[in-house]
Amino acid sequence: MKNTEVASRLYEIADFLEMQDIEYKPRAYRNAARSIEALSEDIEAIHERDELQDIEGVGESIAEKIAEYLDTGELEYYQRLKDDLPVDVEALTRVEGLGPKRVKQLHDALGVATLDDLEDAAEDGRIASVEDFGEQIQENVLEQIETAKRGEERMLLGKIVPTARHLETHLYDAPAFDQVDVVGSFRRHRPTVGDLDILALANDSEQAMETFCTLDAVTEVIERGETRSSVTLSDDLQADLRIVDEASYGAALVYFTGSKDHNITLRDRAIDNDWKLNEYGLFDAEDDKLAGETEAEVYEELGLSWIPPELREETGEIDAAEADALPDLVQPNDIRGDLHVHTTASDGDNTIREMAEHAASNGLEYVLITDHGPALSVVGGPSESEFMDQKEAIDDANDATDVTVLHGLEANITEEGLDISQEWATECDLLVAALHDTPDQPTENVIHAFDAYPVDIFAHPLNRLLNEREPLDFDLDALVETAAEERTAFEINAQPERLDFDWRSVKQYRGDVPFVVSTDAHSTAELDALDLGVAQAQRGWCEGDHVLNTNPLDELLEYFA
DNA sequence: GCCGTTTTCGGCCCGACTGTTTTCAGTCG
Repeated sequence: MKNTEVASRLYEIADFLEMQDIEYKPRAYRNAARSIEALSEDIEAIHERDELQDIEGVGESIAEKIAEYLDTGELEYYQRLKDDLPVDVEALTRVEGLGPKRVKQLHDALGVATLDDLEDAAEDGRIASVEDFGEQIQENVLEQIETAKRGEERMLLGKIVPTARHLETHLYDAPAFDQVDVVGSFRRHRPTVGDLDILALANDSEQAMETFCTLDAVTEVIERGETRSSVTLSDDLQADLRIVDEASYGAALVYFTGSKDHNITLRDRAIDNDWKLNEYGLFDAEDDKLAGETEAEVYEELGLSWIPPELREETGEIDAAEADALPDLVQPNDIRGDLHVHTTASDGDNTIREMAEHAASNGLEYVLITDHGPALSVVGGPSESEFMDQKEAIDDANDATDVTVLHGLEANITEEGLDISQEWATECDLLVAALHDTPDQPTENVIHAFDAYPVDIFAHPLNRLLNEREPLDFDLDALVETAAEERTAFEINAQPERLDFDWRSVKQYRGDVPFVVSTDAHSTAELDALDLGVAQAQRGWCEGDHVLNTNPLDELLEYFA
């Protein structure tokens, strides 16, 4: 999947063009880059069908360039731009406050081409002497450069939930605030989040900004205005606070929740009526306000039903809202059991009993214990006889808790099938199987495992690790088809670094193969992350019927029987 | 460079904040 790679090339071209003061072209390249990033399909497949120009924002010229890049791995136009102005614009613009224009100025005045050059120039005090620059910008550069050098890693949604909730509560409890909402991609439950966008109603905005900028967690105030401030938090996360009026709160919620593409389509819809939509409200041609206080009223005036944040990715939700055909999304409370749970028998921190008790206290009806199979040597799963010995602990946990404890295994998919015997497989109430490495023939191996063993659940199917490991390059059509025939479900894994099956694939294949949402918990605390997995199912437009573990246990087992 | 129920030319989102400025350009979201 080269979508991200292609998009970054186009972004860089946009920056180079902007450095030359060329108008409008940069926007065109960025629009194209953005739609390519948002594609659920592999751009190479689109290119093979010769349909690049069907991508929003991609016309003849950009399509040719993408084709050249995919076919040859080179892009002459890009290379020429870079040769003319040999500057690492991608890295340099990561410095907050530096855009293409200022990068060009620094290059022309001081020959700055890399982050190291920039750092040297700032330390020598040369930046302050460049026209239009000054002490302040130089100081900012010095402060920002380490962050820029680390690169543009987005935070894992699951890792920042505690920070976000803490901030939200803390501000909400402060006297100056009447209402606080974390918005942006966090509210949409995107698997990764770039920063925290916070929206608030304040009875004293001066005091509210003071409270925000002096929070314990704040290490630096980037900017501070009357309605907007930006800070860096101790875990290197940036948080932005925007204060709006009550009359605009709904419009601001829409605006700052995004996604950008969703907002653009909403705005176009307003423009079609000769109206205007912005963060302050929906206005008619006479500038009279039609809506703004609540989200629902903004959507309603636009002829749409309210759209859950998880769906706001401009993947058809606006048409569906117009037709009153939005999915009735699966909800966290619908989930009756967790079907992927580790214990001290492999790499978990807690015993079967402890995991079961915690699952019960979370209100679950059943839990499937799935330690690793024996082939994952690093992790040290139970041997076949140790697995048999586990049965006693399973029985004890069943006696001691209100939750039904099932005995399963997370077997490892190998070139030969699974890392367990057929006899062992039949001893499992339910059998989970997963890949834990990057095989040469992933599709063949998985299909073989599905054929040869009674696999019930295919766990973290793409075996991706966010920010670390790309998803496997599967023939997903073939896998889904086999899984459906063999009555094998695909897992939506709730671990913060996985959130795999990816929501785009969930949307594409829902209805073709059933899903389960599981935590893959390795400790009692991780059992609480089920909601994150459910949010990914929601992003994939799943209704309750698409998710098997919304069923009572007897119906669940019936499916796999 | 892209796009079109204003379609083959003439538009292209826009408001807040900052810094270095006497009135604005660049950046960001």
